[in-house]
Amino acid sequence: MRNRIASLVESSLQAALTAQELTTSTLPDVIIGTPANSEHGDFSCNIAMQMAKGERKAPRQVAEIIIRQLGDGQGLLTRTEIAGPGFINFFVAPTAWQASLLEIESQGDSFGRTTTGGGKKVQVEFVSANPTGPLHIGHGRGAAIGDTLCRVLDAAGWDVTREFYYNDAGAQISNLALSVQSRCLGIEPDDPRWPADGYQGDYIREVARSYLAGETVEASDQHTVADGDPQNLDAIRSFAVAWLRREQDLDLAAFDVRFDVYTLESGLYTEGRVDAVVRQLTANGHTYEQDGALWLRTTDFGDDKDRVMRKADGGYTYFVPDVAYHQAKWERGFIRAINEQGADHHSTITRVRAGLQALQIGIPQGWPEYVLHQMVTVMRGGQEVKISKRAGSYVTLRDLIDEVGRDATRFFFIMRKPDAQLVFDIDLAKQQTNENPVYYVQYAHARICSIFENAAEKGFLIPAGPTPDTLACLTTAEELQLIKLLAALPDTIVDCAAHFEPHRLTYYLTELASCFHSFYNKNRVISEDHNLTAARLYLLKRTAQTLKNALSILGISAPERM
RNA sequence: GCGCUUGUAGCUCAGCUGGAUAGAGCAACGGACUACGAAUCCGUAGGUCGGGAGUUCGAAUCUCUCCAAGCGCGCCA
Repeated sequence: MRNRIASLVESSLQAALTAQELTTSTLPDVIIGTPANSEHGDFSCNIAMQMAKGERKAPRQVAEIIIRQLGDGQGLLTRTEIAGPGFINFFVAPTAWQASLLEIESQGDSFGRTTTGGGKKVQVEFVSANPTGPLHIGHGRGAAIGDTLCRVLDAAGWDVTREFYYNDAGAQISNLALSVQSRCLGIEPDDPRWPADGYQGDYIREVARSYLAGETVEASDQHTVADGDPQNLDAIRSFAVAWLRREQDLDLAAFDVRFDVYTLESGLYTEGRVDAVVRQLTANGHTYEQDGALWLRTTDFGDDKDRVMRKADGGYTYFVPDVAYHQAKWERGFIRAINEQGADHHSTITRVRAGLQALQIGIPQGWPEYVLHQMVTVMRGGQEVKISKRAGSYVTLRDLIDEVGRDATRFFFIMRKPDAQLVFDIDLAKQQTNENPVYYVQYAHARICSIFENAAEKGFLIPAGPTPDTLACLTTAEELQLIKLLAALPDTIVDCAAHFEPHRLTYYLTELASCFHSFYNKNRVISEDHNLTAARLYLLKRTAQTLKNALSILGISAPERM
């Protein structure tokens, strides 16, 4: 509906230009807003105020010209008005709103989807946890935001590739291997032979036991058999990585999060991509040697200091394979790439982008894009639960899902914008009460389904493609408000995708559920008036469908009973 | 010290690329079920949008500055 209003204004502007009532050569973008106050109509437009200066006319005068050219928009509008300093307010005809229900019906499960993205390729990298331990709550937030973002982008018409990057080649992996080896040899963390900064979690003991037992591990795209020899560090390393990848895969599966592509850092070395990056950067003259190390002049690209690429010991720092990885992404044809990460990795952004710029292969400055989420604190019984991986005190994603359920966990992780810190109150998430927004929304869906059962018992059918005569029964303020909200789902999804802010969808759902509950409490659905009953059943069918479609984009179920 | 993020009602948070009288949930108070699910609804009360300055027709939103919190600032990832 918003788009239809926008194109009405655009053609009106064109007509006014042709008639030489307006003279500007550069038209501003037409922005259609929704007034906070319903007395100001269904939609509003501020373009007259924006154009006033260029036209050397009063805003209201410009608005008058636009409105005159607009007419009633082929019957879409009952009224337009000029208000305040120069707003144009649009009042959409009830018949147009009622008819929008038919579109929702015909689109079915795909209602909410649009072709805004034009089928263009976008790659979203998220989670990308090191395979050195199980996924914790912070990864959970990243998984929920990243996965929902993918679903939202997909619904907005993008061709989405979901990707997980494994840092399986650095110092932390060596550390992991040494920790497992120590456990294999029966060395305890308080033993002087225990590796410095070794991983102390209980799961390390499990990996060691499994390795010594010669077990086989199936991870997403490889299977690894334990060698069983505690002296074979290489074998331990690859086994431990495979073992933890399998754990992470299971955690993600329990969360209903899936990936299309897994990229391993080690592969970038074996394919020679890392060396190639170093050669290219050196050939481009952006590097220098100092203190036995090779540096990249990232300060030429906005960094606050230069960064080491090759350490004095000959190894590369992590950001070199990162640059190689992103070069590969670029070469795979992703004009857009989005990285969802914890904000604690913020400093890598400038570095990676600088490295990509220094390659001089035509990558835009702002590529890739980033979504950073802030920290999560976990509350239980009014107390903060501390997370420490090395000490092994730990709230894993798996524990959380097992305890509060997948639906509530996903909802809680995405109901705040990524920029804001999140307090995850386990007690609240577990509560099946009105304080819990997940149940509020799901209850609306279940309640509607219950009405349908009741209607069926009384012999009422939900009509398909009802006549305008039937739809014309839907005239109360609550009914029209509900219809308007239903029609807003596609716009909401487009906005979520444009701003990388899936939390907007949770607010939309809460508002939609609230609107339904208000309607329900004021109006009887099943009544003596058969035509009205049919119309209202039809409205609720579209409401249930919209709730379900939106919930499904969040990866949350729409139960028929609860 | 520098960088990024955040600061809105007692609490937790929205506020749609600058728009009209700043919203919701919880908590508080008062109401609504012998008819479709009360896990619901209706009403009341509650705010110097962290402080200050600036930009313009118009600022919670943009700029600057100060204050406070979180996270970074490694030849770790």
